[in-house]
Amino acid sequence: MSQTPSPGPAGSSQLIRQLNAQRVLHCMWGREPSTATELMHATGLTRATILTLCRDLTEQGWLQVSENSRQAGQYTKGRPALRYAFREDACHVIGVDAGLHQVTAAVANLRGVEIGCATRPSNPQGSDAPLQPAPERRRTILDTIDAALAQAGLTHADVACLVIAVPAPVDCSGHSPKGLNEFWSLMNPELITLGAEHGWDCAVDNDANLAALAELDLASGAAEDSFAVILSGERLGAGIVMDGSLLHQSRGGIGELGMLDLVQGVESSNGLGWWARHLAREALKQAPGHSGPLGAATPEEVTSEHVFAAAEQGDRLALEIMDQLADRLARICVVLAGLLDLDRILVSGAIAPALTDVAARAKHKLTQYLYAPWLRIEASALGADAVRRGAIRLAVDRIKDQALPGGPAA
Amino acid sequence: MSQTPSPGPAGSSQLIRQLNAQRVLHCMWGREPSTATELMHATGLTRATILTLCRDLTEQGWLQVSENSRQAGQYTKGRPALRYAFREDACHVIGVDAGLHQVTAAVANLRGVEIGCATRPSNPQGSDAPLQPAPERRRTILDTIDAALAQAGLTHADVACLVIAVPAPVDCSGHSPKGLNEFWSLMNPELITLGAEHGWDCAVDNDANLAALAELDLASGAAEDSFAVILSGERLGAGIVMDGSLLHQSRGGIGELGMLDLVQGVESSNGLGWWARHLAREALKQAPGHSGPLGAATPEEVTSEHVFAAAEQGDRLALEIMDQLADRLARICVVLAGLLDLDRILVSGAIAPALTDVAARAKHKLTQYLYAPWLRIEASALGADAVRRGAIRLAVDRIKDQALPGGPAA
DNA sequence: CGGATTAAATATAGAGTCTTAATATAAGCA
DNA sequence: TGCTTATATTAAGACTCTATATTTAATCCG
Repeated sequence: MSQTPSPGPAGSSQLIRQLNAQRVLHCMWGREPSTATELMHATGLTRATILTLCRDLTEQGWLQVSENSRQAGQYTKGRPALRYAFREDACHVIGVDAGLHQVTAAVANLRGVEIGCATRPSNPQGSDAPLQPAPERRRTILDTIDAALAQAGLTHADVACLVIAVPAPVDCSGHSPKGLNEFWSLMNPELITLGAEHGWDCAVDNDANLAALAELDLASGAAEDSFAVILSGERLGAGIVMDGSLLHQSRGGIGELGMLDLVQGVESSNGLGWWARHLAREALKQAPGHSGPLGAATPEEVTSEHVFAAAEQGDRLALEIMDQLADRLARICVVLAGLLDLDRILVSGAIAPALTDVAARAKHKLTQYLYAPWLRIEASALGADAVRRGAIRLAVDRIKDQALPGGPAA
Repeated sequence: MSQTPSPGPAGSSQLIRQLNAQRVLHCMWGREPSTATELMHATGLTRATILTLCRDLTEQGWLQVSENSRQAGQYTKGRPALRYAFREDACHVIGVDAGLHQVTAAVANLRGVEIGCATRPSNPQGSDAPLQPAPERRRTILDTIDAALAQAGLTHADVACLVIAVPAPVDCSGHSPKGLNEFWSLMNPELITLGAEHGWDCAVDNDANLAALAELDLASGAAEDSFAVILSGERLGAGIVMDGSLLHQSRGGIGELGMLDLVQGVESSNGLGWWARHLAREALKQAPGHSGPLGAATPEEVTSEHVFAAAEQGDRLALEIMDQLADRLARICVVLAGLLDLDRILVSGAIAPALTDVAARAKHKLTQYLYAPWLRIEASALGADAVRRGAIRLAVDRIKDQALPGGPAA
């Protein structure tokens, strides 16, 4: 009997190390360089511990020592502190907005800053051709990704995570309902498998959900707020954030707005863009010789852009249409905010910039249906970028959450 | 230089101990007695650790050693294992359903089993008197609690937590909106302060939310499911569970159904009980000499119970009313399930037992508005007990979550 | 230019936790 | 009584964090 002292990991002692490392990394994620003293205040840990953790994180590639030790520091006396900086280029992510008509891919660093972006058409607007078959759509997406990578000057090996947004419901494992709706299958032809080809972590999600994540990113700090983001182009879709986290369950059908068929004054889940065009067409048919700016277009060629532009110029017909859009929006907001007691509702998507007034008017109209003085209704500042930015945000979050096990090397 | 070795807690090492103790306790909460070996498998910890933790928990009063060491164990050879049992009587909780017309209080042990229950009238039904003022309502509630305690043979000191359910929205700190709606203020006259009088932990929440918690309790195991519970007596209210956790945000207005005013075929947030009475009254006025069982009541005295009973006996008018209720319910379900992609919707409250058929018929009618074959619509088996059971569940959960710091001694 | 001052980094000891392995204990069984 | 079996107890090892003392790297000032 004697010395088999025994090796082996001493159990869950390391767990606490992992947790603290993650805590330190999260404190520094995307922020300015920090000194140990700052991190001590932020985490409550001791200097010795902090410095050990920072050394480890530096070895793993998450941090680097930053040289400007004294400049940024407030003090001028004493030994200058080491400053560790978050390495925003430790690895990169790709966010893709795979819309119906076009695909946009962006390469971003861990701060979420885009350093490469590319767009490719897909099912060109106005064309009557059948939708792109699955293999072609997959190829379009991969091409767009490669173009974005090329612009960023990076290779496949530099990427750690890929997130793709599609206009379809997506379940928690990245698939869309099969056999039910051909459109959904063609929008999301098993895109979840695209990541595996290069060994990337990969996620697919609904476009409205990701737009909501993008807004959450902007509102950082207000972890308590609850809001919905409405994507409002051709078809309506919504993403819902409650208490600072995105609602999502296994089937992924949250925010599908088919039930609006039953709401008075809405009666369909067509988007505000669709309604603008539709109402303009009807109005022009009824008043063929309309003299305002909107009259420049024929009923057949008129688009939502025409309506918004004409309304800017004070066209009476266009303003009437805007008012109807506001009423529709108000009713939609009543349903969402009434049921879920939201703090705000954001209208997003490509046409959002044109809807600032509509949102304000909807807020006004809403008071006749619902008492909710705290509710804000606004057009998103992100507009057409929202979905892509949300995809990037999710990708960065995934890296952040899985961070520790082994460093950023994919 | 020398021996000032230093005392002081060695920082966050104890944290891991806390976490493990909590883990072990949660493994045993409400379950059959366990041996160390079983807990080792459940938690992944070592025998030595488990036994230390169990000894500590026993000292604190959460566990006790159970004597039947060998009986329950599958094995017959070897040294018999120690068996530790969860002490369901370590402390007790009180759940109160403070409804409009009556107040029910129940005393329960940590397993949630009721060992005392009492009911008192409050704002008696049918009376035209103004609502009870705040002090009187508070006294009624305290009286009911004392009666329940007396029945259980316990004193104030045996209680650790009090949860009160009220028919009003309740924010995260237990208050209801002030000045907005006199009814809400009278239903929840700062009831959150009632706990402080005896030093109990205390929470107040909306009745529909708590009914949802009660259903969640029944469905234990299915942590993935999402559902809504609709309380459907006089006024509608809903509690929503997503992915196994109750939705709740700071203002507490989730599940308020005022927005149903805008839904076609619903047009109000009156409950199914209200509608049954209202439709019966109208029908009897239109057909004064109605020969079926429903005709036994005059239009003035008819109640929803009359309608349900008459429908049981095949009364034609009553059946038509039931069909209209089903249509209403179907439309409500479309809105809730369509927006939130729920797995099931439960109709609860005192009249739930009479609504089994209505729920089934609503499920059938719903298919014309919404594709959701996975959706179940059912009448809750808990009926009038749902709210009170949810209050108990929340109280037990609060104890469970705050458990460790110092033992069950309040 | 060298010492005083200052604030941070490093080194060392201490306390706490878990695991591992060895040892002791309490039964049944032959 | 002794063997087998399964558990409880104990002691040693590894790892973590904290707390204190010591060293280091700068500035300031005479």
